[in-house]
Amino acid sequence: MEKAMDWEANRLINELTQGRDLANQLKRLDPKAARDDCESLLEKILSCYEKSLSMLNWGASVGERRPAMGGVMESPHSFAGSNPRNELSDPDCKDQFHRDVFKKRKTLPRWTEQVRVCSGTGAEVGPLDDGYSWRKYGQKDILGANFPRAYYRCTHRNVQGCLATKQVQRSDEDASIFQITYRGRHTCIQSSHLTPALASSEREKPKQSEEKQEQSQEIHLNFTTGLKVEDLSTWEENFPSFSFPSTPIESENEESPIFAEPVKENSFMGSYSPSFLSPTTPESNYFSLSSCQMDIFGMDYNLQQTSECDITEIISAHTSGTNSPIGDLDFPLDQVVLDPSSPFDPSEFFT
DNA sequence: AGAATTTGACCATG
DNA sequence: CATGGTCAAATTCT
Repeated sequence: MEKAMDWEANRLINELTQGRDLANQLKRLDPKAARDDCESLLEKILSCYEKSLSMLNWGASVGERRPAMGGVMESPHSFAGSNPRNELSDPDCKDQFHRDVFKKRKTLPRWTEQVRVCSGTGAEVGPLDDGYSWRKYGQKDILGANFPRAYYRCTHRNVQGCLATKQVQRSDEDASIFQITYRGRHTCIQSSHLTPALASSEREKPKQSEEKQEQSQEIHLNFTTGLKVEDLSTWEENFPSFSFPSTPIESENEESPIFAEPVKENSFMGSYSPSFLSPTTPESNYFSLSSCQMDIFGMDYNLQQTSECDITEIISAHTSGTNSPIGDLDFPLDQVVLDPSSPFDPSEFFT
C-alpha cells in the first residue's frame, strides 16, 4: 500500500522530470529543425503534463483503489456479488436480475466521446461505427434535448455476456456532433476487430469511409499540432484509462450467470490497441496513446471523462467489486501495473 | 426465418 | 412524481 503510493509518486516524478527534459530538448532544438520534430517534442511534453495531472487527479483515490483491487474478491455484496446463481431457482429471479441490472448501471465504467460526423453528408448519417456491433434496444426523448437518445447494447450480449452499452445523443447545437456515452466494456470477441476501419466501411454506408479517413487525418493533425482540439471536448482527459481494459484479473471465479462463460483474455486484446495494454517506454507510449486511438476508431473521437461522480462510481465499482470478469478490468492501475519499467511486483496488489 | 429496430410499458433513482 | 434506462412484444428488414 505505502509501497504503491510511493510508486505512484515516483511515477509522477518521472513524468515531470521527463517533461522537463523534453522541454529542455525543445529549448535546445535548432530553430531550423524540422517542424515535425518540434511538434513531436511538444506532443510528448504535453503528454507528460497530461499524464501527471491525471495522476494527481486520481492520486487521492489511488490509495483506495489499490487495496480495493485486492478486496474485490472479498466483498461479495455488489452487483455481481448478489450471488445470482442462487436466485435462478427463485421465481422472482427475473426481478432480481432486473434490479441487478439497475444496480450494475451505476457501477459500470462510463465514458463519453463526442463524435463529429462530417457535416456535408447531412442528416442521414447515423452514429458512426466504432468497430463494434451494437443493437439498438431503446430510444427515449430526453428532457431539454432536441433529439432523442438512442440506447445500444452489444450484439453479443446474449451469446457472450458482453455488457457493453452505449447511448447516442445528437447534439442540440450542432447536429453533426454525436455524444456517445459508453458503459461497460466489451468482453465479446468481435471478428470485425481484426480490421475495424475496414469492417466499418463495409458495414456502414460506403461513402462514409472516405470521410472517416479524412477525419482521421485531420485529428491526427490536431494531435500533432498542439492538442487544441476545437470545441468538442478535452482529449487530455483521456488519460484516466479506466475506460480501457488491460489485463483481466486472474483469479476470477465465475458466479454470475450473466457472464456464464467469460470471454478469454485475448478478447480484450482484440478490442483495444495493445498500446494500452503493454506500455513500453513512456516516450513511445504517449504518442501512440493518441494516435492509436485514432487508428482504432479511424475517426474523430475525443474522449471525455464524464465527471468526478463517474470516477467514484468507477472506483466503487472496483471497491465493491466482485467476481465479475469484466467489472474490474478497466483500471488505470492495471495499465500502470503493467508498466515494465517499474520494479514493482503487480502481484502484490492482488494478494 | 432470423435478425434488427421500434415503441410503449415498466422500473429505479433522485 | 418526473426522468432516464431497460425490457419485450410488435414490426420491419435482410
